Amino acid sequence: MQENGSARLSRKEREYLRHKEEILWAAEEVFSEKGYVSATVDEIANRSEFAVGTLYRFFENKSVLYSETVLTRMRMMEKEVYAALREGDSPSEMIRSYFASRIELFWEYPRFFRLFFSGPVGTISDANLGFLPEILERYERLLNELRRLFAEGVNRKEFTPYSPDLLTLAVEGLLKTYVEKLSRQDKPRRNKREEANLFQIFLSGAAPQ
Amino acid sequence: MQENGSARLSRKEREYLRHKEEILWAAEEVFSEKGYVSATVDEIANRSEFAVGTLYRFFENKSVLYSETVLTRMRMMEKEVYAALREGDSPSEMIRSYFASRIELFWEYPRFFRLFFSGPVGTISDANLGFLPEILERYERLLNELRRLFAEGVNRKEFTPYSPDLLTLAVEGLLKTYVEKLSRQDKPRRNKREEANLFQIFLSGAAPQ
Amino acid sequence: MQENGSARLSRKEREYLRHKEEILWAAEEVFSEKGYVSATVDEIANRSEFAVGTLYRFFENKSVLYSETVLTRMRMMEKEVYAALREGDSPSEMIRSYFASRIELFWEYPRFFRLFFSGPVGTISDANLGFLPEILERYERLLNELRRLFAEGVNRKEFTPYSPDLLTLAVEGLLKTYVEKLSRQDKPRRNKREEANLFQIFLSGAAPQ
Amino acid sequence: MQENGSARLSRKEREYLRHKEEILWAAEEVFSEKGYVSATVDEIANRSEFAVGTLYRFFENKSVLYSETVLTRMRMMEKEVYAALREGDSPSEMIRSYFASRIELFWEYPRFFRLFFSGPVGTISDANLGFLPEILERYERLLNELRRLFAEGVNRKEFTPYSPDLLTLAVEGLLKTYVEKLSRQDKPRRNKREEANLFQIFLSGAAPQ
DNA sequence: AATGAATGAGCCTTCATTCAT
DNA sequence: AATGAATGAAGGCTCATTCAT
Repeated sequence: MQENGSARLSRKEREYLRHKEEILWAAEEVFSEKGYVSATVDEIANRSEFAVGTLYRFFENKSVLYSETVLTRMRMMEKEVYAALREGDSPSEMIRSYFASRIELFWEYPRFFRLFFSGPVGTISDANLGFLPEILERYERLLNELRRLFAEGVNRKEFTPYSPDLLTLAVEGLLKTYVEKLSRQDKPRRNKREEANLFQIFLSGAAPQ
Repeated sequence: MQENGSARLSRKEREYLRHKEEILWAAEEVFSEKGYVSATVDEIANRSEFAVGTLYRFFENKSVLYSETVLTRMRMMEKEVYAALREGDSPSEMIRSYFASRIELFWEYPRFFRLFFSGPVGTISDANLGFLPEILERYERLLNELRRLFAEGVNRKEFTPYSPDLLTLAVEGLLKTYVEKLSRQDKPRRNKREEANLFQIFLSGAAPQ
Repeated sequence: MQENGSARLSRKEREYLRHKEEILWAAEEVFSEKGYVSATVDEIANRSEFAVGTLYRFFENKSVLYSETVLTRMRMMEKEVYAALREGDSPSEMIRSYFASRIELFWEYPRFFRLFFSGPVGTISDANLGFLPEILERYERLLNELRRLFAEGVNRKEFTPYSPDLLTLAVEGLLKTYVEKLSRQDKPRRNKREEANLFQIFLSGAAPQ
Repeated sequence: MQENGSARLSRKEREYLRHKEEILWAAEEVFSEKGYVSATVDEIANRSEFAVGTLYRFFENKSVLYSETVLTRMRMMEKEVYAALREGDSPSEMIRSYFASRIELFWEYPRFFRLFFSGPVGTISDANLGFLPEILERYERLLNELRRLFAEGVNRKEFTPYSPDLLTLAVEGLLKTYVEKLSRQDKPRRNKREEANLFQIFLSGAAPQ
């Protein structure tokens, strides 16, 4: 029902996908706890209750496992985000909806965000750059969507005529920092008022009027 | 009296400090280029023109070297930041000044920010947690200063009555994201108009009026 | 009665032998291409269109598979060689015939020789020593035949009275080196004149008269 | 006095070379006993009484260690072989001298020949081909020298007009096989008469007259 | 009887840290 | 005090072999 049009898959194929998913789960767990470099394939294997060798039947190597872990979640989240981005009749409505969905996403996949903020994504490490491209591209694609939306919103006078780039950076900055704060907390609690206020700050700023 | 109120130090002591500083320079260079994990003690030794063993006379181990590298810069930067935080007659003036100084700092120490954003600071890695405390405390202290300032600003009606926490998160979110963007660029160019606009967004938001 | 005097075998048994043979074929192919160590059981399984597990129903383990591969061919080749060794009325005639048949054999089974020269046969590796005995014995048996022939040839003055051992070593050295050269070539071409000359060198040496 | 004009080397440099040599010794030992693939870097480390890590200060990786092991000996042996190749007034004299020196070499470096016959040299294994080129080139260079010599010898009527290639193959075949036989023996004994006879067979063949 | 997914020992290699000089 | 050679634990990955289906 998720990823795959699972309807017509053979038992073997379904089992394969289930195992793959189990490994991805374990990987998400370990990567998010240790960060990419400190996470060991052995621990992911233990955690997933498979042998090391088995992991390599599903993923070429550690870095592919990592990027698949990230990408799998990103794909799941993208659906929601892009859907949200279409909800609303005007750019500002859409941005509001996007904003809400981004926060929603954190509460759906809190572990992913720990992973995200602890991994080489969000890091400049040249060494591991090899497996980031698709991840970065996907994020870039989203940013472009936002830029386009802001550009249109500016046209429609829904936003102050700052550069779409800067407006995008601002929403993302607020969102990312908020989510990062939450994901650093041990047992974060949801606070809808806070969320609303944050968006309010984005729209109307911190100074009165 | 340390730090380098060098006045009263013996030649030996002065030399010791000079060497330590040289190592820290090299460390900053390497850490910022490679990230914490990919940076090797050997390369830092080469770059500093000392032997590996010598580094260990100055710093217990790699992670201490890393945190000292960060802390040294933080201490230098704190001076400027706290000074800026005192420039102005009102909380809002002080925040404006803080905001400007934080960006200024990037242009003074661009390498540090690459280091900062590529390292385990900004990372949740359990493994390295050991050396974060002082760094985090120092940052926390700064945040507290901001919170106090916002609290007062709210009292004085200079800021909308959001929680000081949220206001602090907002400035920091905008600042951090802006600086991170710059530090990811190969040859960032300063754009004062953009800086002003960013602060404007913080104050008055993205929507007109 | 085994080997495949298949006459009296049940369908099951015949099928068993056919499958075994198919695996041996694939094994010869892969071993000759990759050498013993680099060849993987998985690839042999794929090539033979059986599952890995099935291979293990026919052969205890990789090294047995290898030695069976070699032995099977050796048994096939021995027939021809021993036949050749009996063709002729005198030891020297028999040696000539043997020499020719050994070269003939290369053109019949070029792959085997690649296998032979790339494998652990022809290698001193302690680790693999386990499966060499029969192979070596069989070869030793052939050498003994040659020694006997040379001894007789010397008696009959058909050969110079060198030790049969040395004469055997000489023929084998020339043959082996010639065949090895060919089997290292990508697309070896047969050159009958060369073959004749090589035997001539064996008989009459490299110096005139 | 060997390899290096050791005269002017610093203590450090001398020690470096000594250690390198000790590792090469151990490597030769282990490689010759186990063959390239079965030999482990760990065992070479133990045998050389260094830690694994230390080996990597001297040699990039296992395959470089292997080829250096072979090449070091080859360089030592080449000197003698090429010297021998120049001793004598005629091609045939030179070949005789070469032949003798090649056998001499076995008694000087018996372990090397075990190594040589057990390694991937003399093997078709595609996988490890990477480090063979220089080794093969060096051998090829020697073969070319022999071919040239035979060509000239044929001109001078010292050899029967077979192709230089075939004549080269013949000497090498006899030599290689003889040396291989010896190196397979546990405690080979030198037999000068046998050596002389072998060369005699090369010159005058196995048949009387 | 056949399958092939799962296993895990074993290997090469890196790099923070130590210590004799 | 400085050096840098030596150390060895730890990690990623492969592949022969097993065993539930």
